[in-house]
Amino acid sequence: METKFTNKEVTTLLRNVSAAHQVKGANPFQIRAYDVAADAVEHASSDVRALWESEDLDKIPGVGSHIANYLDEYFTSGKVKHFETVFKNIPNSMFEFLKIPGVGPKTAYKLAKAGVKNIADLEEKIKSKTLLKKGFTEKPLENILQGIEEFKRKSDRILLPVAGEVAKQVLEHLRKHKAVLATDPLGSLRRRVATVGDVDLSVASNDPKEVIEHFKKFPGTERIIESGEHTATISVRNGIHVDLMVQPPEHYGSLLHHFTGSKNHNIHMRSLAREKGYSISEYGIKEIKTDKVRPCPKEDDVYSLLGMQTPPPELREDAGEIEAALENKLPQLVELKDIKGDLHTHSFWSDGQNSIAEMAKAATSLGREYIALTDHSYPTLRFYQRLKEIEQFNYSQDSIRVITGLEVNINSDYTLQVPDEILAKHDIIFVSIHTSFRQPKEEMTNRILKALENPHVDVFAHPTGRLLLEREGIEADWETIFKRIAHLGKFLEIDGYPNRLDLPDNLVREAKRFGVKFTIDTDAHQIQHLSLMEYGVSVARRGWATKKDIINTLPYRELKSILDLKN
DNA sequence: GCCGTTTTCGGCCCGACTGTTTTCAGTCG
Repeated sequence: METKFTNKEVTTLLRNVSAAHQVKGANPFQIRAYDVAADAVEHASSDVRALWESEDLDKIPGVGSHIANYLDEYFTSGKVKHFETVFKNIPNSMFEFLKIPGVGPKTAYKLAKAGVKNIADLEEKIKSKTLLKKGFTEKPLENILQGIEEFKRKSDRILLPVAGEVAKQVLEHLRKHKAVLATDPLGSLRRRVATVGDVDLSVASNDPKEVIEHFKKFPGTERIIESGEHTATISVRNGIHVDLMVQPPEHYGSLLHHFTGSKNHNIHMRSLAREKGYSISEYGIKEIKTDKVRPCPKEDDVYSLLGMQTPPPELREDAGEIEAALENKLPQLVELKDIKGDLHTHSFWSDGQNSIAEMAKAATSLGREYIALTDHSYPTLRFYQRLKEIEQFNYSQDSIRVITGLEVNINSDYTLQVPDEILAKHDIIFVSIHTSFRQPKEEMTNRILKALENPHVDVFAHPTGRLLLEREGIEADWETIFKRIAHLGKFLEIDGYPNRLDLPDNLVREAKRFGVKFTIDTDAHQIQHLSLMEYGVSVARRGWATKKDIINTLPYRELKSILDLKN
């Protein structure tokens, strides 16, 4: 079988090894080592196969000499002898069952051993009660059936604004109850991850029982997944899970910290606490010697007890933020209020829905000092007439400056969509990939490099071309591209449109290391989209970007000089 | 199996909920 050796495949391989070890009752720490390695590969910002080629596998934290050797064998021959030994006597179907929420290795193994072939077969065998005779009991089987429904229905993750909307509705419901003293969205939503799995919410209250009961009565509840003294999970539309945790106000800071995560951030924090003689949980910080618990009403209390700064939630991925916080060296991240203008927008001159004047006025009301209209450079566009309209609009008012721009396709044959003399008439040129997304890596890289060499080009827009939940991004040699962009003094875009969020946060951080500067834009196609700027800012923050890394935080006068604008 | 101001051994984050069980295993985050 042809295999592509993607990060996803390696992740699955490592998770399967972990699961097999669990079934065979291996050392729990060995099991965790494989899980940690799988997590690391899954979240790696570079292609694992490329790291292998440059002999950098052991630079992935959590991948040590053993796993690196196994992966070397895997990339060389397509299989790993040791893993095959581990998988011995384990039916293959077990690994399919792991995809069902609520089914872990032990249950999956038991099902496979009972002769269940696949998920469809499992569904049939539960419904026909065949499995009841094979050592399974009724309630767990019912839960597995629910899990199968969820597996079939649920797209893995949802876009950040969709999660935000669900959270908003549930928070409004929660706030109606007088026992709710405070309530916040946490988890990946608070960390502003591009896509969110479950919606996590917290409540401070002295009456958790009442709050949990009230939560379960949220009008959109489709199913109650679980319900305990301090926590509950409901399922709402589209199978989206909403998790609630309740703590009294004196522990609320600990709860915020615990439930914001990420998992790896928490694990690192707890190891750190342990070294200093403390144990962290959602109830506070316990001094191990004395068993004395120090409550943390505010989140800052958790961090200050360990002698560190509070990292902004966007940074809590255990990617160096804890070390930085300990040294008091956290970056001052860019904020929405720093943004002075929007440089990537569309009007109905191309595929937008509003006029240039409407877009400009809407931008003015959001407090923008300038806006670039960067319509697609369709060859049929009446470029000069459009330029004239912009010029006239600028003369007609002085509340906002409209910058003339174009978004120009980089063709698959490395040429640009329109000739240089048209580009020259515009103040800002964005280039982007809109066709042939699957060119081989080297061709794609050269295609981009060639476009960047054009002296009229200023910004490389939504660089990876990914569409979240729909389409993977292009494959390119990002390090080479980042170096070139920095050298040319050009810019990368962070596109804030919710299903793009492109450049992705991990690549923002990498590009920044090479000295690249960015624009954060909305890519608005109608006036309502102009307020999507906050999502682009979130991506920049997750990429450790500060105000000075972002050129559209500059007032128009300064932007004009670095972009060499005409007026 | 990983890792190192406890560095090549000896540790490794912490707790909730479910089901079924009088003390725990499995799963999840």
